[in-house]
Amino acid sequence: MAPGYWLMKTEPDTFGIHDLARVGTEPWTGVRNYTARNFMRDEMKEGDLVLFYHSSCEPPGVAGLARVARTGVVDETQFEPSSPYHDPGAKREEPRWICVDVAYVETLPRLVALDELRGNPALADMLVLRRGMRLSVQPVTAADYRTIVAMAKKPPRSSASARTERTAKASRPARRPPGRAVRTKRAR
DNA sequence: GCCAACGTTGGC
DNA sequence: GCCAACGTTGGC
Repeated sequence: MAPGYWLMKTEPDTFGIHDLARVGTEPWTGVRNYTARNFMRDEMKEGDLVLFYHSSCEPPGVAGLARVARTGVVDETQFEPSSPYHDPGAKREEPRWICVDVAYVETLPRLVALDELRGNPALADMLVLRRGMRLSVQPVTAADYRTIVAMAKKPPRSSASARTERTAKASRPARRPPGRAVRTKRAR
């Protein structure tokens, strides 16, 4: 069966591609979003390939490749009162948070930065490029996966084109489309 | 079942 | 540190 393709986000300060390289395999605990969980629990298959994405860092981007090594893994942190991921509502006999084991495949020759993903028209439909997309586990197409791997094996675009992009970015429209209701500020 | 409040994500 | 976006919670 053909593998599926995914993008998984992680903060490199907490657990990056070098940590994965060191440990080899890691249970992907701590995901507390139902959509992300459902992808891991219901859609991922052993052997699926993963773009390992560094977020909340400078620059964010795809840093490496990984593979789904095992599915149906119970996220033990849900039962650990001392864990930030503790879920008081989770029961042993009916675990709420199921994840996968992620295995190291390779560190890409260079990080393919978010800016660069944005700059490649072939990747225009990638979920991770959508405004407000916070999902930490998301599907990608085989074509996008291959495109990004190929990008990593070529030199980055020149700093001149990066400059052009920054200029374009500076003049991009405000994030909120005009005419859209502004959310009331909540009292703190 | 609605929806305001609130907490979190994550690029900037 | 800011704040848009969005998921969850809980009063009704």
